[in-house]
Amino acid sequence: MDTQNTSPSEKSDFIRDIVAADLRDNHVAGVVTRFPPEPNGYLHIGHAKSICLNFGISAEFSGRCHLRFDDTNPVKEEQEYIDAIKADVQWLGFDWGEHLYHTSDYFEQLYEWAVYLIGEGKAYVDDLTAEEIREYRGTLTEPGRESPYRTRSAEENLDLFTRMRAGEFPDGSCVLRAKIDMASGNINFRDPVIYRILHATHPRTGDAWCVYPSYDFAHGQSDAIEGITHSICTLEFQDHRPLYDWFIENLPVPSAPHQYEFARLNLTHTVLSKRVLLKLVKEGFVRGWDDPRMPTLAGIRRRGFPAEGIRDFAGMIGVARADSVVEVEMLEHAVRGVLNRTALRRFAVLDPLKVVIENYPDGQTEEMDVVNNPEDPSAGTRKVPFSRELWIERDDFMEEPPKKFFRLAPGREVRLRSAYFITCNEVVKDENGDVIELRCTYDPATRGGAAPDDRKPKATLHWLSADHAVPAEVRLYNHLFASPFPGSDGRDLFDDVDPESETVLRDSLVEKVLADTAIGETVQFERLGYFCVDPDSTGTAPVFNRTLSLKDSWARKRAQATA
RNA sequence: UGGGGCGUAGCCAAGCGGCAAGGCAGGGGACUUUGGCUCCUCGAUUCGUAGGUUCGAAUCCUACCGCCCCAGCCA
Repeated sequence: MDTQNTSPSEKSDFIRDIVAADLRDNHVAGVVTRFPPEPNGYLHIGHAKSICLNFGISAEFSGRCHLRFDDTNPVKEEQEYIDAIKADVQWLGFDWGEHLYHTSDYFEQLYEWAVYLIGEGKAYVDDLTAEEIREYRGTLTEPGRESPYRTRSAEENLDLFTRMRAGEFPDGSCVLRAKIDMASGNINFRDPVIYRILHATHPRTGDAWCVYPSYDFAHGQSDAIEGITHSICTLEFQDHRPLYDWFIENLPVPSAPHQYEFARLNLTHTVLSKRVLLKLVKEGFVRGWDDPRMPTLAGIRRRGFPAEGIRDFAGMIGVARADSVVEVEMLEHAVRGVLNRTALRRFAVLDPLKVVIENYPDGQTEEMDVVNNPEDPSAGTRKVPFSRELWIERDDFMEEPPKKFFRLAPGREVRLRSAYFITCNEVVKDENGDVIELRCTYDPATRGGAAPDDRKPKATLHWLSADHAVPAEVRLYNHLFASPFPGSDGRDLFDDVDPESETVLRDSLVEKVLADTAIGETVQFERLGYFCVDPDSTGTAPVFNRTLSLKDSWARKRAQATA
């Protein structure tokens, strides 16, 4: 067949197949999707999957994607969330253009459609209490019973509904219900509540309304108003699809959108539940919604994950209908892939150990040329000062090295990256027997890191000149939950929060250029990992968050040996 | 015991009656001035189970098993 427009990067999944078929068969003139967040919390990586799906499809099929705030419940929704959600979608790299909407934009139309339903004898005002409605609804295995108010006349219902809107009744005194089928196996059909009284101030409409439509009565109709062709949502709404269709069929809506469901994202070592995330924030388990350990887009961003990595991840995991839990390693792989290509390399010593080069002239300083990114020659080089007294990583020295330890040890020669080979001659200890300094010699012939005789040290270390290094705070992050499945096996979810998920290092040292690096930029500390400049940084005291460590086969070997 | 879904490698996921893609994780190796990157290489005689249809089944049929969702005036 024609392979010209079939690039290997082209995504395919059951939803894209449906869209392509609908376009091909002229079921739709163009594709219109929407991302419909409720502004009652921050967006997380699970939402990113949906955003990439909806905006991705519209882009791939030359359609459009709307951003619509599903703001039908003023008691939970806040402007703060609306603003944060917009910022997050933009950061992820998507643009809704002119198509920013709110369900609240349609309150008047929705109200009119409710009145229409009443006129058709398909909706009624029910005076049953919430408790009674639940009892009348029946159970999963037993049919429900009809409310005694179900047979009110259209006139009476209209009068009552009008007065509900006018504010004559207190919260909870009555609701408007669609009249469908109290015996349906699908509980959503047992006369669903479509309007409830809520004397609450809405972030956008203020106090203009005291009756608000339910999700079921608002979502499909809003889709119809906007001309959405493919309304994509998660699996738990499958049972609602018949109801979604029922409203589309029974109301004079301007278009007939269709709903399709896919499996929401689950990730190991974290939790993607707005309720739980809210509690983590409110109860101080984390620094806030943007804590680098949070799976929120705000947290991920502060952590230093690039938006491109999130998008790559979304493409990698696919879209299907089977419940699944993706291993967080897949996300990390996508993020490392982007960072490896783009992050500038820098030197930083997290846990410093002093090295004195005994045969290096006291007071002398050399500017060594160091490559900024071996994956990207255009990133160029920089000068890093070298002198007699240096800092190296404490982990890079062992007085009694085991077999597979390649780094510095007494009598051993290693390379200091882009500088010289050095050999350790003497280990200086304090009164406790702790190593506090290494006395070494360097080989002047190895300047730049290469030996004329072509000898190859087994290890290359990063380093910093003692006189030139600048102090920094470094915050090491691990998964928020040590368990891959937080709260599983009956444990309390919050007991699974790993107290060591954040470790703050206050004695770290970094290259001088890092003090001037912009907040939010992610760099690679050579041999250690990727680190992002935290907003807590000040001009004199930079703060770095560890985005991700580098893959570390030495650490793995060491762990295997221990195990 | 109602209704709606889902079961392909440790994880994600293609596959749509013609002889099991790809990615992640893991093992082995090459390369290496990051124990990084990159590159090779290893994995399902088998697709929840059992029958059946067929020359041929992960794909069709039947039954069974397992898991998820639904009883908000949340979305």
